Amino acid sequence: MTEVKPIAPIEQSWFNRSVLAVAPDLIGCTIVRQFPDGQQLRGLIVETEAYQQDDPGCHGYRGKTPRTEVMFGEAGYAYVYLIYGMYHCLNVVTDRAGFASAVLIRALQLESMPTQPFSGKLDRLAAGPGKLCQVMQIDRSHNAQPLTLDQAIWVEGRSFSWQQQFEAGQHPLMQTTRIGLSQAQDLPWRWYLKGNPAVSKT
DNA sequence: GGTAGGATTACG
DNA sequence: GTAATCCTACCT
Repeated sequence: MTEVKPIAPIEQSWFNRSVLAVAPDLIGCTIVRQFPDGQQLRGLIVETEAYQQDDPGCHGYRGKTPRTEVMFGEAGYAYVYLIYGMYHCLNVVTDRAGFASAVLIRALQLESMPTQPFSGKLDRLAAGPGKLCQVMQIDRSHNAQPLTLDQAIWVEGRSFSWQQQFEAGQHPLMQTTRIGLSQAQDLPWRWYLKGNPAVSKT
C-alpha cells in the first residue's frame, strides 16, 4: 500500500493499481505543468479523492459515455471535466483498462508564484480542484492526455527527503469522507495532509 | 430539442 | 445562503 517509487516521473505501471492504493500514495507527489514557452509550475499534492466504477459518486458508475471514456481506459492519463459550467477538475486515471477509476486532485501546495497575475496568498492559490486548474491553466484540452514527461502535465514521485519526513511522522496523512457528493457520501475515500493550508476545511 | 442538476467558489 | 454559469446526461 505504501510502495513508493521516488524516481521521477512516475511510470505508467505505478498508476495501474487500485485507485484506493494510488490516491493516498499520490499525496506528497508533485504535479508539474509545463507551458509551451518552457516555463514550469510545480505543486505538491496535498489532497486527493478516489472514485471507481462500483461507487455511485463516480462519473463512470452508469457506464461509459463520451465524457467518461478516458476513465475506462489505461492508467496514467488525465481525465479533465467541467463542473458547474465554470470550473475544471483534474483527475488521474488508475487501474486496469475496462474498469473506470480515477484520483481527483483536490489541492496543491505550489512551489513558486505563477507568472500570471493571481491575487491571494501562495498557499491558497491551488486550494480546491477548481482553483488548481485555474492557476495551472488546465482545461478540457488536456483531457485524455498521457501524464508523461513530454506532455503539458506530468506527475513526479515523492522526493527522498519528503518520504523521510513522512516516515518520521512530520506529514500526518488523514483519511476521511469525500466532499460535495450527493451519493456515497459515507465512503472514506479522501486523503489529505493534516494542517496543510491548501486543504479544504470541511 | 428541452432541461435538471452538478466531484465549485466567492461573497454577503 | 446564494449567484455565477454551462456542459452532460437523460428525457421527449
